[in-house]
Amino acid sequence: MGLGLRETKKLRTQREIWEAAIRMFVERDFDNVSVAEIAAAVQVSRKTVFNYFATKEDIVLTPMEEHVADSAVVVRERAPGETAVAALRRDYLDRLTRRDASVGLSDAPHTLAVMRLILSTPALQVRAFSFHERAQELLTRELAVQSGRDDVTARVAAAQIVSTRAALTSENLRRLLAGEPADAVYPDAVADAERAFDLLEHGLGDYCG
Amino acid sequence: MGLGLRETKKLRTQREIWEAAIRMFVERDFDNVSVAEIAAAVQVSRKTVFNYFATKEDIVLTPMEEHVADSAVVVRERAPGETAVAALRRDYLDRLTRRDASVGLSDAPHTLAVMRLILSTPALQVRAFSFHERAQELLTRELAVQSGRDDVTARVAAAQIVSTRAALTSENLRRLLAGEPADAVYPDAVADAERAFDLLEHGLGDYCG
DNA sequence: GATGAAAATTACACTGAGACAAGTTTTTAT
DNA sequence: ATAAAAACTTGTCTCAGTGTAATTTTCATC
Repeated sequence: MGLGLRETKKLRTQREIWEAAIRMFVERDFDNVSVAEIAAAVQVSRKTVFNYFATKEDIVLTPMEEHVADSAVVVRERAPGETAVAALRRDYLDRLTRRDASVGLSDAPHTLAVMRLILSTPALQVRAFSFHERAQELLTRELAVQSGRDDVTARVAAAQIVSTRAALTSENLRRLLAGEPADAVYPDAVADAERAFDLLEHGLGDYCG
Repeated sequence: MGLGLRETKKLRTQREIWEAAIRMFVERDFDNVSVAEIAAAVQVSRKTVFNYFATKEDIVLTPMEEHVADSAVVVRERAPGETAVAALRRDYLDRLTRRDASVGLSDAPHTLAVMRLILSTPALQVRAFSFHERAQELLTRELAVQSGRDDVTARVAAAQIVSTRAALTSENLRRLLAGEPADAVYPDAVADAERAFDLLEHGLGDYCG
């Protein structure tokens, strides 16, 4: 059953709003573009924009919603015998080789521009945090189920995992935005990731800070 | 050199704004109190409120600014021979015995009301995240200096530490807000903290999730 | 203790986000 | 063809936050 005309149009309108908004944000900065201007650019009323996106920030961040569950899924669908951390390490390294944007290693100009946009806009950064929170929540549930352990420990483990990933990704992004090409960052990113996941698996005990 | 009359008055005004605002927020919810009302309650112009606090959220959160550096200070001032993680564990357990609000274990009504206020207001929660970010940044610098290791590893370690603390604190708060007295939560909080810091020190390798 | 500079406060006007209500157009099902 | 449902529009309202110019308060100096 194909989508009706109504559904098709809705998707197209949402996409048009999104594309115009991103283009304008990248050109002129998030704070210098009003929702009214976006609406005008797409020949739509201001209210319609808010029908599709709950807030102005969501225009940028909604498309990333779909990746919130990624870590939890990797843990759930790992091969039998593989530990949760091993699965997450494998997945992270896999994304690095693929130069995936989710680990901050895509230097496609458009992706990079959006990343720069997010990092340079406090309102967007703050919103991006809540993704981590929700990712952590999903991972916590998954770990609690799988390990049979208490929830608090699962929560702590999930927090450590999510924050580790975030720290690695943010470092990769930092270098990409400083102008280094993804292929140049890759080797260090791999080494950093290996070290970080080692810390996760074996603890900070050896880290004689 | 005592503060001049000018400084004194500024501090008093700021405190008056803060007290009135918190009282009104606790009574009627953050979103149901406008800055105009706060200003009126303190017999001050709306603009003056914004002179003292950059945003409405900052009225609630600015007083917590002073604790951002706590973790970094604990690491810096630890006894020679003590590892960074050991110092942080000691400090955390110490705060638990003191029923400190910073680890979510104060059941003083006013403190609890403010905590509830923050947790029940998305705008405030999101803002509280940025404290973690800054705490992590300070801790990263401290660890990098102390360990002589690369910055990325320090950053990952700091991320794991800060997120662990946050997870523990948030669990304690959850139970307090559910009505349990601090003394009842304390034993579990200690056990949770010991386990969490064990994970930090020895890794998730044993955590067979 | 008057006076002028500096700092704090105010009044006022403005932009922009987001919510809400009531009416209008477009789509879909019959 | 038509009626109900969904999407869109128009207009209005509140409130956060900014900028500026005018006014008041504090402080230092004579």
